Amino acid sequence: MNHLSVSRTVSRPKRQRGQRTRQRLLDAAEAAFGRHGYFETSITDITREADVAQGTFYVYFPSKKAIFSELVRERSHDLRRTIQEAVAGFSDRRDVERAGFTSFFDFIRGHPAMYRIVRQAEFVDPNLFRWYYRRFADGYVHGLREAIEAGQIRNLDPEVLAFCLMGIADFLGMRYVLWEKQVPKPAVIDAVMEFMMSGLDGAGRTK
Amino acid sequence: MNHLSVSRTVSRPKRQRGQRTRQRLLDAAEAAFGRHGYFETSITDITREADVAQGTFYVYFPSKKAIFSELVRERSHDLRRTIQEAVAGFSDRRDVERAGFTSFFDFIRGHPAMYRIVRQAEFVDPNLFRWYYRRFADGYVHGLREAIEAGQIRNLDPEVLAFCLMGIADFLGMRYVLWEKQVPKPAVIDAVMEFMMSGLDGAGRTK
Amino acid sequence: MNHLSVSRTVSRPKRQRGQRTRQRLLDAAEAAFGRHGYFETSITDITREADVAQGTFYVYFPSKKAIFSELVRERSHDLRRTIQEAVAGFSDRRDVERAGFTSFFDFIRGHPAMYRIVRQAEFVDPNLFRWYYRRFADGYVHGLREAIEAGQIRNLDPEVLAFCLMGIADFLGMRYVLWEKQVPKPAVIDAVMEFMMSGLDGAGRTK
Amino acid sequence: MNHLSVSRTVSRPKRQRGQRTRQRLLDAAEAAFGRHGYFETSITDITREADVAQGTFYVYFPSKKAIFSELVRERSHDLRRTIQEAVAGFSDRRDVERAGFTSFFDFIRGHPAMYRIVRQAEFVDPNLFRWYYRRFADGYVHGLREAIEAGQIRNLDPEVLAFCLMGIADFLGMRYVLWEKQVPKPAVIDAVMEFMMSGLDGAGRTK
DNA sequence: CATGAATGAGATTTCATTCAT
DNA sequence: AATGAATGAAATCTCATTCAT
Repeated sequence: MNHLSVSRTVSRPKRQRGQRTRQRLLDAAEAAFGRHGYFETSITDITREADVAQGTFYVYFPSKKAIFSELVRERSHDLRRTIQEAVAGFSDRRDVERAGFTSFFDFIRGHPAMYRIVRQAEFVDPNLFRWYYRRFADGYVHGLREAIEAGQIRNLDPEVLAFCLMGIADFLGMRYVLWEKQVPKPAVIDAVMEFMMSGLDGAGRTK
Repeated sequence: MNHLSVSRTVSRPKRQRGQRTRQRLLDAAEAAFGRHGYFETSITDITREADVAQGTFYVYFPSKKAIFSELVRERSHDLRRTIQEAVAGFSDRRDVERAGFTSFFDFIRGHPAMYRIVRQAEFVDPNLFRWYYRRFADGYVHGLREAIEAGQIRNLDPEVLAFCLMGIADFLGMRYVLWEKQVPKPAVIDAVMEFMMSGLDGAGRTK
Repeated sequence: MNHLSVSRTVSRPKRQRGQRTRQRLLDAAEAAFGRHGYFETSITDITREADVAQGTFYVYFPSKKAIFSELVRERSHDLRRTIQEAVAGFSDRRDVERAGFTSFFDFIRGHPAMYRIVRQAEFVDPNLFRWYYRRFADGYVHGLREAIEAGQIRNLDPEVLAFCLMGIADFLGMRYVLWEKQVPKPAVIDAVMEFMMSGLDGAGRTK
Repeated sequence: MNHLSVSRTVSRPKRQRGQRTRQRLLDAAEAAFGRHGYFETSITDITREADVAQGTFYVYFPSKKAIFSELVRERSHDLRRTIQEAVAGFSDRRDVERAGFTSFFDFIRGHPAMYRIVRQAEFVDPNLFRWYYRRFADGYVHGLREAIEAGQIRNLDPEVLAFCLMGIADFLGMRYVLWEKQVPKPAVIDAVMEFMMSGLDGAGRTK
C-alpha cells in the first residue's frame, strides 16, 4: 500500500508555467471524471479539456491512477478544512452539527464531481477509498467523544455514531444536492437536525 | 449487419438448456462484478467463470451493460422481498426497524457483491441507479407515514427520514459488513437502534 | 473451378414442404442481398426474412456462398430467357435491339436486387462473375454475327460490339431504372436506339 | 469514451513523419482493396502492408470506410485530371473521344485496383458511388453539349449519350484491360471508334 | 425436416503509455 | 517543458457454421 507516497517518477514542477499546467490538468481531470466517471474518461479527454498535448500529461503524472489519487487527496483535504473552519466557532453540539452539515452541502454543491469521484475510488484504489472515510470518521469520532465526555450527548459508541452521521450526510447530499441540484431548504435541514439531535440526546419515549 | 437495431434483439431461451446457460451467466456476472467491479470485468471474465464460449454470451445478452442492468433489477427485487418478509410480522416501529436493519445486514453478508454492483450502477446507467434508491425510498416513506399517522413516531418529513435511515443502513453495512466481513455485533445494533429510535421518537433535551 | 457443379453436401428437397422452404430462402436471400449487399447480409438476416430457424438454412445450402451462386445462376437464366422470348418474333436488327433493351429494363425494374447481386458477384466468386457476362456476350456475339452475315449491320468485330452494347444497357439501366426507379421514357429509348443503330449501321459523315 | 462523437475527430498530421505514414496507409489500402475487395480486406491487412502497427491506422482514419472514401475521392480526381489533360489539345470530337478512351484504358491499366474499388463503392457508401459517376457524367454532358452546338455531332439527349459512352468505356475496360490485362489493341480501338462515331454522327441507313 | 443452442475464429476499435524531437 | 506520432495489448462484438434433439 503506497497510495500516500507522492508519485515516484515525476517531480513537482519548479517553474510557474509548470505549476499552471499541472493545475490545469487537475481541474480538467475533476471535470472529466465528474462527467463520465474514472473508467470512461480517457487521458485524451483530460488533455483535450486542459488544452495541452497528450504527451504533456506524463510530464506531470505517471499514470491515470496517479492523477485520480492526487485529486481525491486534494479535494478531501479541502473538504475537511472547509468543515473544520465552519464548525470552529461553535461549542454546542447542535450548532456544530448544523454548521458541519451545512458546509458539507455547500461544498458538494460547488464540487458536484466530488461524489462520483469518491464513489469510483472504491474501484480505482480500495485503500484510497477506505482511507478517505477513515480520515473523516476519525475526526468525527474525536469530536463525538469530547461531546460525550462533556455530557453534551449521551454515551453511545462514537464509531457507530460517526458512521450513522456520515451516512445521513451522504444520502441527504445525494438526494437533495446532487439530484435536485440545490442545497437543501431550511425545512429539510431543520428536520434532519430534529431527527439527529434527538438521536444524540437520547430520552424520548424510548424505553 | 446492424441496420437500425434489428439484430440487437435477444430472445428469451426456449429450451431448458438455454435457461440454465442464461442463469449461469448471470451468476458468473455477479461474482465477477463483485470481485473487480463492472469496468474492470471483461465479458471474457464472465464467460470463463460461466464456462461457456465467448460467443455464447451474446446469445443471451446484447452487451455487458444489459447483463448488469438485469442483475441489479433481479437482486434489488430479492433484497426488497427479503426485507419485506422480515418486517412482516411486526407492528411496533422499533421492532420493524430492528428487523429491517438486521435482514439488510444479513442479505449483504450473503451478497457482498451487491454493494459494489449498486455503487457502480451510477456510472453504468444513472437512471437505473436512481430507480434503485427511489424504489427503496418509496417503500420506506410509505411505512414511515403510516407510523406517523399511528402516532408511533413523531411528525417529521418522511422523505427526509427515509434518506437518513437509508444512509445509516448503507454506511453501517459498509463499515461493519463489508469492511469487517461480518454482521454487526448486537452491541452495535443496539447502539444504532438507540440512536435511531430516539431520533424518531423525538423529545429529549432538544430545545 | 467448380462453380457450376451443384452443391455437394446438400441434396434437393424431395417433398413439397422442402421445396417451398428452399424457395422461401432463395427469395429472402435475393431481397436481403439486394438491400445490403452480400457481405453485409448475414445468414440470420436471410433466415429471419424467410421465417425459418437458423439451422434450417444449412439443410438446403451448404454455405452462404452457395445460395448466392444459386441465385445468380437462377436469375441469370430467367433474364436470358426473358430477353430471348422478347426478341423471338423479330428479324430486323433494330426491332431486335429495341425489344431486347426494353425487356432488359423491364426485368431489372422487377428485380432491382439483380444489379447489386451481379456486381457483388465479382468479389464473392470471380469465376461466377465472368461466367455471367460471358454467357450474355456469347449470345450477343452469335446474334450479331448472323446480322452481319445477313448484311443487316456492318462488319465490325462482334465481340467488341457485344461489350459496347452490354455496357450501354448496363449503364442506362443503372441511370434510369435503378436511380430513378422507373423504366426509361420512350424518348430515352428512342435516343439510345438512334445512337446505337447508327453505330451499327455505319455510314454518316464518318470519314 | 465516445459521448456524442467527440473522439472520432482525426486531425491532419502536423509533422512530416505523419504525412508519410498517412500516405503509406492510403497506398496500402489501394493495393489491399484491389486485391481482395473492400469487405474481405481487414484493417490488419492494410497496416501490415503499410508496415505500421494496428493502432496507427486510427491515428489517421476513424474507420475502414473513411479511408475507402478518401481513396475513391483521390483516385477519382486523378483519373478525371488525366483524361482532361489527354483531351485538352483536341477540338474534333472523334479525336477527343479517341484520346479520352485511350487515356482511360491507360489509367486503369496502371490502377487495376480502381475498378474493383469503384464497384465496391456502391456497397460501402451509395452516395459516394453516385457522386463518382455523376461527376464524370457532368463533364461528359458538358463536352457533348458543346459538340452538339458546334454541329460536330447530332442532336441527341447528351445525358443519354454520356451514359452510353461511359457504359461502353466501362465494359471495354473490363473486357480488355481487366480480363486480358493489357490495353486494347489498335484494332479494337478502331472498331469502337467506328461504332461510336457513327452513332454520334447519325445518318446511315437508319430509317 | 426443422430447430435453437453453442462455438470460436476473427474483425474493429480504444487507449494508456512510450518515444523522438 | 511541451508536443505529436506510434505502439500493441486487450476489449467488444459478429457471424458462418456445427451439433444435438
